[in-house]
Amino acid sequence: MGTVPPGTGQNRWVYVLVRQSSGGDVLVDPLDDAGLPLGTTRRLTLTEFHSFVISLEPATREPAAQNAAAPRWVWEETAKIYPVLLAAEIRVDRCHDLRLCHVILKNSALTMASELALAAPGRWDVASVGSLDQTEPPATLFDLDIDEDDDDDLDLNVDAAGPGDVAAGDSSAAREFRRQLDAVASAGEPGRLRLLLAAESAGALVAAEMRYAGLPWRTDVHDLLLTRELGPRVAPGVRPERLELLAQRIRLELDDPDLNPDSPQELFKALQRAGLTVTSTRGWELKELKHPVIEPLLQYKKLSRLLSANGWTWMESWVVDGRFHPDYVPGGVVTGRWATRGGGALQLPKQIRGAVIADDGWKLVVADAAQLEPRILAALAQDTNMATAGRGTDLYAGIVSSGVVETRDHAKVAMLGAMYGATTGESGRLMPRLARAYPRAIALTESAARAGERGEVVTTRLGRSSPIPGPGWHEAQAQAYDPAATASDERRARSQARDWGRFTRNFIVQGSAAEWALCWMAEIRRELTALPAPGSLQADAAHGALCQPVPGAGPANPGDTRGRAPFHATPHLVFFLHDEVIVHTPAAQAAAVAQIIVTAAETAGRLLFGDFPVDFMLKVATVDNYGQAK
DNA sequence: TCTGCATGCAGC
DNA sequence: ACGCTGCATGCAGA
Repeated sequence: MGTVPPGTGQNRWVYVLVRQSSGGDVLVDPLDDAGLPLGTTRRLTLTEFHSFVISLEPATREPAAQNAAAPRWVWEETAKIYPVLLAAEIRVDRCHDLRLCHVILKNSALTMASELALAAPGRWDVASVGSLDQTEPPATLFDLDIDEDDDDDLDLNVDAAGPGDVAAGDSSAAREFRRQLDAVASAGEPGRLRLLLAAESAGALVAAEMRYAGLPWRTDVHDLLLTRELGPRVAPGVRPERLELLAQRIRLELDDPDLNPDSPQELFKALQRAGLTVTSTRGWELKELKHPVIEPLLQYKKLSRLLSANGWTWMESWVVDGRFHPDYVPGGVVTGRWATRGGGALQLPKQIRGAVIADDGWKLVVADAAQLEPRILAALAQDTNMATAGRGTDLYAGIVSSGVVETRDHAKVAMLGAMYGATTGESGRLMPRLARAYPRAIALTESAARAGERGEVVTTRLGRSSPIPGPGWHEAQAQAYDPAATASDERRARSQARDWGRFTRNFIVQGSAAEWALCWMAEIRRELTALPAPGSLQADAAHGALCQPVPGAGPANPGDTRGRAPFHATPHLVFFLHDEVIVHTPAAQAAAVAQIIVTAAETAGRLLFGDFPVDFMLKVATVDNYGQAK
């Protein structure tokens, strides 16, 4: 359609707004750096839209346009649109996710005076429909016509104009985008929020790509692991052999032939009858007891958990064609961490990680940030002593060698206590020594806790703010000041205030760590994209080896990725877990990938904390299966 | 039978 | 009286 690549015309295409219209077409508006439309709104069919994306993305566009700047794609929700593009093997470098960014700006203390924050709740504040079910793609690109809202008269004109180019348009999405740009510009340090919004949006791209690619999962190995632990596979609802044997031993030891160990109530009563004084049937409580039933019971619990959480049923429902496709939810946790839906990707037990196996000729590069949160805290507080303790070494070991505490375990318990707000036990006892050695870091956690106790908002490094406690919280506080308040009113208010203080105390650390992780991943993703494809001339020259494409794993000629999502055949992210990533890569590129991951961690540290001298150390392992890492 | 809540445990 | 989660299961009430 004769598209002019960005940067080559009179006006610079900084952004391209992408909207859905009724009928499955796509409305596309080039925008300038202020978010204003640069020309006419184009109505494209899905096919035309694909060509349009290809023409603009550096990785896929014609050689003549290789050096032009790439635009940032602005759209309502990555989770809705990007899976559809990926299914058509289209990827984009950068985007601006209006919905995710709206949430950040609406709540951020840095933009609280902006028009966006002050506006009454509108359609950008209602919960999204969430991401699409990848197994059942929609019939059309867009299921919902988001632009037939109250304030979208102009779009109706666009629709009325028919096919082809239409009159220059505006839209609620364009106006929302400008509100967001204005809100950022009005902030004290707009650079932080700009980075946060870019990182959050990049994360949304990564999430969709990881779900699309999936984590390599060998069901045959998984089955082997399960069989080894539980006995041969059985039908759902049937107790596997090893579990049945353990259940019989438990019944014998408790002298209760009908006991169902899956019922906490029955089990609790049976334990009482056997003279065991327990308050619950929790594993950690049972562990303290001495009785012949304890060993088989704990074993039963462990195996029973494995069966129900990650047994054959899980395998059948979540592993498709050798890939586990969890549904990541960027921004799904208040602190900015990701959540997941389905498959329990956040809780993948160590027991079954051996089933995560690289394809033939490929490797998994597994990297996790060592002691991420304390390092984040050190940098947030500009605590050079704590940063020094972690320089070039395990931070907890560094605390020990600084003479603050005696053992690594003490250092760890004390640090976690500082970040979570522990006041009792070993952690509470160690706290004064930590506070003496690292006054700045501890003062920061304390002030965040005090702010929360007063009902105030705290803010992460890049500008994500904590929510305001709910009405019930404020009522409880007010009630405690009432002259008629009872002792129990006061106790309740104080307890809730402390709860909220522990939340805000943790929020700044967990939330800033999440921001670091987003920047880390965005950098990894960017650099992975820039790697030469295996089999290409550059790759052959660089590695001196011909890398054969994996059958069925991607395009027949991996060097030609034009128009295709390149991560079919090249290194790509396949897993993320708060402070850990896995990249699936052709073996020949594993070393380069590992280097990219390490460099990205340094870059992320600089993006958040500038020149403050804190190390973000990684544990990196290049392995065939995930179980070998750590 | 369905639904919501509590329990218990997996992860960081 | 230690932060943030997701999920399977049992159990009680509708």
